[in-house]
Amino acid sequence: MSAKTVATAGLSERPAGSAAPTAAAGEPTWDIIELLFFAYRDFVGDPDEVLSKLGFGRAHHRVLHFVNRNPGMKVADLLDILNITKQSLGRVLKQMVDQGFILQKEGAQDRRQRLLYVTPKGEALALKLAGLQTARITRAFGELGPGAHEAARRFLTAMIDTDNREGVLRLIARADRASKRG
Amino acid sequence: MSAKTVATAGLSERPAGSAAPTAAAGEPTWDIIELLFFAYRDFVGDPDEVLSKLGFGRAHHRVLHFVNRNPGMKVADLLDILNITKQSLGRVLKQMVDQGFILQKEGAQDRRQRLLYVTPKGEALALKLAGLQTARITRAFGELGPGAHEAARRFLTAMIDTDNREGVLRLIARADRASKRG
DNA sequence: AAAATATGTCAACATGGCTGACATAAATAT
DNA sequence: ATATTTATGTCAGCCATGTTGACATATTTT
Repeated sequence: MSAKTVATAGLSERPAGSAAPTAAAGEPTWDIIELLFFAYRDFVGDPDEVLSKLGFGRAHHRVLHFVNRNPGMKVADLLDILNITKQSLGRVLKQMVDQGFILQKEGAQDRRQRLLYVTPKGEALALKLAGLQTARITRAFGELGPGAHEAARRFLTAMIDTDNREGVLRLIARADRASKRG
Repeated sequence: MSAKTVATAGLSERPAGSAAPTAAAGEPTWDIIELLFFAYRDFVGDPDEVLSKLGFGRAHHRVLHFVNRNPGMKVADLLDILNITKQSLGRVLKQMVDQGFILQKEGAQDRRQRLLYVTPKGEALALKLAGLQTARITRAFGELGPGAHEAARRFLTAMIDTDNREGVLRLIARADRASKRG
């Protein structure tokens, strides 16, 4: 049995139609709930395979991703984004520093800070992983019509906590500028 | 510091604009990658809070969700959907059976099978959790124009592994019929 | 000089994945 | 009828990654 299949066994099968319209108010939007589950599972599945060969997990991916996107960020910033404890981060971060994927520099103004950067090796891995996910995304956008990117962006943005949305958009916009400069 | 915030500290801030268009071919679609991360984090965050008060985790949620949606499913089906080992499932499942959220019945034709059902208590919890997620989804659809539901469904579907997509759609469609009958 | 801040570390624990080995009952095949 | 396969469960232990609490160190701020 290969991974990432879905049970089709049991219960009589009928031809697959489009999911039900979910009209009635107050009824759960089962289709979106379940599609999000499966879409996200596949979305993170591609990187997971590559990472596991390196002895890394999803936690390493998250660290690498955000450091790559926000070079020079503080440890505290990363903790805030990942929403984990410094002890959890510490373990993972230490491995990536020891293995030469991430590099820490003392802050220029504030020498208590350990600013985080990816090494060339780290950047290569980050781009490889992002490439896998981008391939999936562009394939999806290719299947859908033009405007799919914008529609997806609007949907995903609207799904984020309202009181956090501005911060997320700022983060993305700032990282974009950083990578374009870099 | 509250949970689920995003670092805004450091680096000079500029007013939040829409994310960059990500035009160039071969460049990662950072915006979708990151929005998916944050959207999913918030999406599962609501249920997580409720579950933790019951001593349950995300694993329990997944089990409860799929059993509720597919009453009478076999253990093997659930394993196939969740893509975990029977030992992992066993632990979680046992707790939910012991605490009266899920019920197992011997199969009618094949008496080796332990068909899975939610109890009324289990259904209530499943609906409560789905309600939280639905609230977020309908809020999002409300912010976006009409057609948002359809657009989201198409996007998410296109993000699923092509060789698995049919199976997922069948699963959703079948569960819809089951819940409409039930 | 004292207090607050940024970071790191030690120790212990919980959850939820995993593998491997083995047990049981029931269905199926020979 | 016996043998094999199948569906499920269970024991034991390992690993990754989250948690809390306590404490250490360097540096900045008051």
